[in-house]
Amino acid sequence: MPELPEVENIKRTLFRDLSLPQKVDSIVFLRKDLRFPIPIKSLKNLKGKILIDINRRGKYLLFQFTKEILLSHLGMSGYWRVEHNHFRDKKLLKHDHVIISFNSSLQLIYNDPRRFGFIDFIPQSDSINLNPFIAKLGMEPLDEFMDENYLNKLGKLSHKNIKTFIMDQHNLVGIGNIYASEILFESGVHPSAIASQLSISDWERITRETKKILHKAIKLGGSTIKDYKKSDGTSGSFQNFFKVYNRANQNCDSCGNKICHSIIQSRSTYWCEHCQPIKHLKM
DNA sequence: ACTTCGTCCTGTCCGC
DNA sequence: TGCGGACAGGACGAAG
Repeated sequence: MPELPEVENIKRTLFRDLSLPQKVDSIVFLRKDLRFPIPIKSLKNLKGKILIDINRRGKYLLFQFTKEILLSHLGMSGYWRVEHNHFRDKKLLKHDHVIISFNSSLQLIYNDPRRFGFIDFIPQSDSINLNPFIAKLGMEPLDEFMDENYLNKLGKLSHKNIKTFIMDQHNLVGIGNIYASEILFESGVHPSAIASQLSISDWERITRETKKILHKAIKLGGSTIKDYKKSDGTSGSFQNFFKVYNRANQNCDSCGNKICHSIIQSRSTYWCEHCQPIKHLKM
């Protein structure tokens, strides 16, 4: 489900509502695997430990304890919520999988209908970059060092189409299927253009629009489609600003032509043929 | 080594 | 109204 703006908003909402630090009273697993087996034995060690911060790396949430880190990827449909466990009969929701209870009586609960999400345990914070999920991640798009030179250098080595390239977490982190289409529309680059054939000016526009769109989406609370909600139950509103995503056959806001749709790399892709001309397409 | 494709899972929506 | 099929925000790993 969530891409960078959604994960960032979940992070901020949890941070706000948990009033850290919080000491773990118990951690309960209602099933033993999500997408991958949950390292339950290791995670049980968090009992008695202090949650001191919540961070984000790409689409990963990092629950920072004094020494350890609980790493969480939300997949397509995962989210964490905070409950006030003042009443013992508080009932769980369908698809709740992990419940972390704190001494304060607050609870942090993971829910994930499709179970494409996963959880990992990092015993020592300073070895986070050795974690297999984190190790090979590309640059944060909002990092000041993420610029057209970084993308151009990587892009020159890739024969992938540009949409697949910017969604590849080894290049850039946090961009998923929705924002990829939106970014390429604003950049005026056709999603099928081959990465190695883009000009430095293409990369410059992609850099600028990526930062702009992600900043705006974060500010608007992300995009709410179907079931995604922020962790406090409120909705994001960036979906109201989609220029192409989910708008097949509707008119382009800029030129009036019909928005195109096709499947690229088995993912739905939207673009405007007029605003994103095929000048770099490999024939 | 690179790229593409199938796969994991449930819920929802659309057409018949 | 019920049912089947398509599709959904992700990313790993096998196969080419």
